[in-house]
Order: sequence, then structure tokens, then C-alpha cells
Amino acid sequence: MEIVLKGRIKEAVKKLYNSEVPDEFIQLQETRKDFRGDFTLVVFPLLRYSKNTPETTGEMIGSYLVENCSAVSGFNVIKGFLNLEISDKWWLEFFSKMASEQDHFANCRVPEPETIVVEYSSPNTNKPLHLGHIRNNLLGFSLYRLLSSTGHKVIKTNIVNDRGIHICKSMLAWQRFGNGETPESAGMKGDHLVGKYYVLFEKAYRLEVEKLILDGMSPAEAKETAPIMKEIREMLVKWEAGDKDVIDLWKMMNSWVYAGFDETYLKLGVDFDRIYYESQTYMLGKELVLKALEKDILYRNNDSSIWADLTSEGLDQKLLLRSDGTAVYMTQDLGTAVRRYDDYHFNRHIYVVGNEQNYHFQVLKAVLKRMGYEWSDGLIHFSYGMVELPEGRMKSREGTVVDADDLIAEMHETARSVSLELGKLSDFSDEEKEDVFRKIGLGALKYFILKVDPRKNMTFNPEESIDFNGNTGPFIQYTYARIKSVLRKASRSGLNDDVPVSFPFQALQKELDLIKLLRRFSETVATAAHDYSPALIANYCYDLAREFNQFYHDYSILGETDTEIRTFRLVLSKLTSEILAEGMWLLGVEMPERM
RNA sequence: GGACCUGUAGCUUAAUUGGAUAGAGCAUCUGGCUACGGACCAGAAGGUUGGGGGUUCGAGUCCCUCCAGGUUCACCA
Repeated sequence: MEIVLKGRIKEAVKKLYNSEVPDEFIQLQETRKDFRGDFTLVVFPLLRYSKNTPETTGEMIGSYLVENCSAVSGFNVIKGFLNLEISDKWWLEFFSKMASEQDHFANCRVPEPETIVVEYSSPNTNKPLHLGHIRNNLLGFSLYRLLSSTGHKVIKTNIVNDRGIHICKSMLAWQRFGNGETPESAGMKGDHLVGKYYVLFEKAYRLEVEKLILDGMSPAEAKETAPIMKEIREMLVKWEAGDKDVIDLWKMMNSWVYAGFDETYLKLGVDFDRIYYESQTYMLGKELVLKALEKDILYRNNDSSIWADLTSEGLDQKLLLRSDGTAVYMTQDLGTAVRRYDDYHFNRHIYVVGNEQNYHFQVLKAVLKRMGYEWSDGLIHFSYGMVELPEGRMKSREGTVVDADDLIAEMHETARSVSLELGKLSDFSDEEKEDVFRKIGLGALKYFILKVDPRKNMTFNPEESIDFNGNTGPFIQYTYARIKSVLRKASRSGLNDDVPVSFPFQALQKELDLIKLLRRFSETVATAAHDYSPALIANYCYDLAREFNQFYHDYSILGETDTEIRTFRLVLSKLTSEILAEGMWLLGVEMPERM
């Protein structure tokens, strides 16, 4: 519609003022609710062609459109805004077409699909997933659905940080305090068990440091010389040397963690096409660095560590290999990027990683570019804000981390108690009930996280449980369930909800509002995919659910005696439920048929 | 100190990317269930968009400058 209107407006300016207007001067937008009309043309940019007042220019273009464009039924001009009214007939025809389409994403497909790698999750194998990971996973997964819905080929990947000194910590603590404990014997999820030993290590380490300080050592020196720290370093050296005992222990404990992660991923409803392990890419990174050194892209320091000088790009010196020749974080990320390009030849590579690593990704791009990889322009850091608690950042050492599994369980529990209090689902079996509670609890959590601008830090207050009223996932799920209920009742009564070819009656305001909102779906999906913004989808779904609720309260659906009007309302309801489900699907939220 | 990000009602937040009177939810107050589901709807109250300048027909949005907060600048990952 917009395209047609824009063309006509161009035509109008040409006829009326004998000038060609560039596209960006034709600013067409949806009319605000408080004004009469459907689309609004901002006439200010056109004044240079009309050489007239905004009001007169608006009047002239408006009259032209009413005469020459059948869809435009009227207009009004307020200040410099030309509000165009689209005929009900046009809206109803549009609605019929949309309701009969099988694939609601058809209109948002991009003309040239790309291959896009999305990396998300990126856990460490020394502790369980927490609330920050939940945000990461939900954003990553939703980006995948958004981008693939617009026609791109998207590969979901994960990079597992499975090597390094932090991993050795839980291994050592398990050796020392574990007595052969396993997830089975402890009755714990594997990742939680390993996390427990990580905490035990930190405790033991702190004790040793405190003792040394008491003996008169400086804090810095104490941290360096604590015996347990020494053991850790020895263990890391053994790991890198491939010592059988250490490697076996590492493999065993990692397998526990992976089993635990898999369980959490399954509960969250996210998955991956390909998992990369740092332990398998850091060697490639080392090779790349050494090769670049030969080409004088990098330089070697006196102590034989290797650095990149990025001062000409406005960045600092960056270490790429330690003096002892071992790899750092950046080294392995260089290796991972190159390997992924070899694997997929992506057009874009999106890293879903917290904003604390903004600098890291600037450097990563710059170094790859310098090494001659032109595709590094396609690396995108999707940077999101931290999840904080009311008292500040989550600190694993202080035990203030909100555990992912615990939170999911709590949401499920809250959904259960709210539902039971409302007396719902009394005819459901226990399993059916639990499944619905799970969907609602998870829906509340996902929506709560995805509806906010990813760039912003968000605070999560564990004391106040996530709302189920207002702008929330359950509100949208509820609206969906209610529509489904109406449709069930209609089909039991043998009422028709097929798409009629035309609606020969005058539609009411709320009905038109709903149709207008439905029309915006494909446009919203396209924009959200382009801007990497699941929040846009979330807010759209909320608007739609709200609009439907108003419509629902104002007008009878099943009680309407005129067959055509009732059919129309049934189809309208059905289409709304489909679009709601599609939108929430993009966010990874499941919709219960009843709740 | 350098770089980057954020600041909108008491709280959580939106604003079609520079458009009209800044829009919602929570909390507070008022009204509405014999209609197809009240996890709802309607209404009231709540704002100097952190402050100040600038750009123009027009600024929450762009530029400058302060203020506040966060992140980062590691031979941690």
C-alpha cells in the first residue's frame, strides 16, 4: 500500500508542480490514533517544490489523490500533515487476502538471502548457567528465528570455553575434596556439581591467601605464592602437555557439565547446529599469529611475547601470545573465526556477547582485517547489557548468582500457584496441567527478558516475581488461549470461520484498527530482523493482544446474529491468533491452547 | 586519565529511526462479571525526556558541553 501511495504522490507532485521528487522526500507514516485517517504524508519536505504554504500543498496533493487513486477515500490537512483516509473496501480486501495466505512470513523475505552464523551462549565449563546466560541464549535463539524467517540461511553455533586455568580449579578441588563424588552419587546435575567444586576451590584459595597475609606477606605476593595456586599452574601445564590423568579427569568432568547444560538448553528450548570447543581452536589461533608475525603484521617483544600494535586504528597494543608461547582468549577467537569462515563462508557472523566485551570485538575485527581477511567486515558484535540485581552485579563468589535452573523452576512454580488460585484447568490431567504451567512460567520469563532493549542493562529483583498481568508473556498467551476457546466453541456450534471473498458491510472502528495492526506484522518482522531487535516483536505482540482485547470487549462475536458479520469476526479472531502465535514463536515462546 | 554505552512518570519501559498533544504496564484511586474466559476492560492521577546551549518548519532522537551511572583499557576467559 505504501509503495502504491508513494508512487501516486510522486505522480501528483510531478503533475501539480512539474518536479521529480527523490524518494526520501516522501515521508509516509501511519496516522496517529488521535487523528482521522490511515496514512499521513509529511508535506514539509515538499514545500520547496510547491512553493506554497503547507496547508495549500496538502490540500492540492490530497485532492489529486482522492481523484486519481481509488483506495483513497478522503483526506484532511492539519498543519503540515496530510492525513489520507483509505476506503474500508480496500482494508477489507486486504484482510481477505491476508487471512487466506498460508505463510505470513512470505512478505518479509529478503531478496538476497545470506549465510549468517550466530554464535550465542558461550558457557564456561566450570559452573552452571545463570541469568546472564539466559538473556544471552534467548537473544541468540530469537535472532536465529528472526533472521531465518526472513529467508536467510542461519547457523546456530556455540563456543564452549573448556580450557584454561579456571577449568583446572574445579578439577583440583574435586581431586582434593571430592572422594570420588559423581552426579549420580550426589544426586546433582553435573554442571552444578562441578560448580560446587569451583566454589570450594575459591574458598580454599582465599584461606591460604589470608593465612599468608597474616604471616606478613603483601596481598599481591600472597595471591601469587599460595601453594594451591602453584598446583593449579602445574596442572594447566600438564593439561597442555596432554598428561593422561589430567586429560581423563578433564574429560570426565566436562562430560558431566555437558549433560547438565543439555538439560538446561532443552528446558529453555534452545539448540545449536554446531558446537565449537576452545580446546580445538586455540592451536589454529597460534598458527595464525605466528604466520602474521613472519609477515611483520605483528611484532615480538623483548620477552618474546607477541603483540599487535593497533594504535593507528585508535586502539591499544594487544597481546596475542604470552612469553611462554601459550594462547590467550584473543588467540583462540582468531582461530575460531577463521575456522568458521572456512566451514561456512558466511556473509555475516553475529556474536551474541555481553557489552563488557565491546573492546575485545573491536580488536578481533581489526586484527583479522590486518591479517588480510576481508570478510572480517561481516563480523557483528551483538552487544547486550548486563543483568544486574538490585544490589549490583551478580557475584559468584558472594553466592548472589541467580541460577538458570532454579529460576526456570521458580517461574514454573509461580505459574502453577497463580493458575490454581484462579481455579483454571480443573478438568485437566496432572501432566497436562504441568505442561501448561511450564509454558506460562517460561513464557513470562522469556517475554520479560526479550521485551527490553538489548543494549540496556536490566535489573532483576528476585524478591518480586515476574508479573503475569499487563505487558507480559502470560497476557499475550491468555489472549491467544481465549481466542482459541471462542474458535472451539464456534466449530462445535457448526459456525463458519472460512475466509469469505468479500464483506459487503461497513466495518467498525475497532475492527479496522485490528486489521491495520495485523497488516503491520510483516513490516515489523522485516525491521526487527534488520535491526536485530526481538524487543520490537515483543512490543508488537503486546499491542496486538491489547487491540484484540478491546475489540473483544466492545463487540460480540458468537452472539452476533448477522452471519456475515459473525463470520468476519471469527476470521478476524482466527487471524489474530495466528499472528500472535507467529510473533511469539519468533521469541521462542510457546502458546498454550488453554490456560 | 583515554575509549565505548546508558539516563524518559515512584518503579519497569515504548515512541514507526528527525514529525503532530511523549504511549503503555506495575503500584495508587474510581467504575464494570446472568454475554464468547475478569490473567480482562473503561476512567483519574502521575513528565522541564539528567542540566544547559546549538542545528531547523519541527529534537526524547542529530552536534557541542557539563552532571550521574556502567563497562573496558590484563601475560583472566
